[in-house]
Amino acid sequence: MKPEQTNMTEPMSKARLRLWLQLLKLSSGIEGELRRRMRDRHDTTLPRFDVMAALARHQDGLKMSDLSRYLKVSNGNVTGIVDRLVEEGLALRVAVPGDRRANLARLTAKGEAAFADLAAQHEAWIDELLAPLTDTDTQIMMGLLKKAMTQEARHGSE
Amino acid sequence: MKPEQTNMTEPMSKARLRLWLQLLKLSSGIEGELRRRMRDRHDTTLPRFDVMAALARHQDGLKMSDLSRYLKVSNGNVTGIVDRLVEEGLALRVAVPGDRRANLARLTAKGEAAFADLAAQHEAWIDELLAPLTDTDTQIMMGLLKKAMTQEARHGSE
DNA sequence: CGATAATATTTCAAGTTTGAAATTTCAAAC
DNA sequence: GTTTGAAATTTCAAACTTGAAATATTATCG
Repeated sequence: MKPEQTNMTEPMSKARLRLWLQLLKLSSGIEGELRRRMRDRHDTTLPRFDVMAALARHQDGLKMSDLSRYLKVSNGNVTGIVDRLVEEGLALRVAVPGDRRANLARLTAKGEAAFADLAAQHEAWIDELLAPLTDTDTQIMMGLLKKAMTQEARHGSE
Repeated sequence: MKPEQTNMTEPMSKARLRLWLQLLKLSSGIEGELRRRMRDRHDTTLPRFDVMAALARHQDGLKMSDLSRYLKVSNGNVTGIVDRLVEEGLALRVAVPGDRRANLARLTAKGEAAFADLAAQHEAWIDELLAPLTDTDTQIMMGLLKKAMTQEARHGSE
């Protein structure tokens, strides 16, 4: 009378679905909270922060296409966000010597200073929002996320 | 010379930050894949699906404000999405007898049929995308997500 | 060299999202 | 009963996002 593997197939997909909904709930919850704090306390947005973080990690600049690939967003998207960062004096576009099609996006000094502030805050917020997780929890979850990603990756890169 | 608790504080916040980035990577990866499939294979979008799922679960209809609260998106947002569902004949607005301000959003018969298709596909896609996780993995991760959420919830509801 | 293909980026239309302001209607207190 | 405030929804501007089309430049090949 015990359920065999054939009977486990359907419930398993239900369990995965519930897991996905829970995963989405947490990540969009945290994202929403981050967005709110970025706006209310620093008058900026999460997408701007993401672009600045990418540029901060590549001090010599990133081509628009690299930025797009790195952040996994569309080309047209980064164009708009970099436009706004440039307007605010936080980033600038630099011509690439050998190639007149391309240009590098870079942070200005003002941009680097602004990012340093934001990054410290951001890390503290995440620490606060994930506070219920112990060191061990964090490690276990990291492992499971990476395991889950082995399937995901197959789609992103092929 | 062994590091004590005071020395663990900083590394812990770094570990949580890495966890957050990984979590975001998985959820936005899956979201992107779902969006792509919704568009390419069913000519629809994820937000439309989310609204339809909410309406399918409440056959007697949902007030716009309830829909907004349920999906955790802004009021103006659901207005636009329901508008488009109505244009496509998948949903309709019904007046509320006692209150001329409010109206219920409901799925049409066509909307219910379309959703039944989509929902089955959606569950199968999630099952595929999270396939690397075993039953045990799924249960452990669900527990950790709920644990993490205990902090999140405090912000969403107060 | 000249045509053709591949790259790098921007532009564009459509849709999504937010938060704030405007509208309409209901409830309640005076 | 009229005003005042609360509630439900829509409208609006701004930003974000995508995917496709347009532009400009570089590389390849015959």
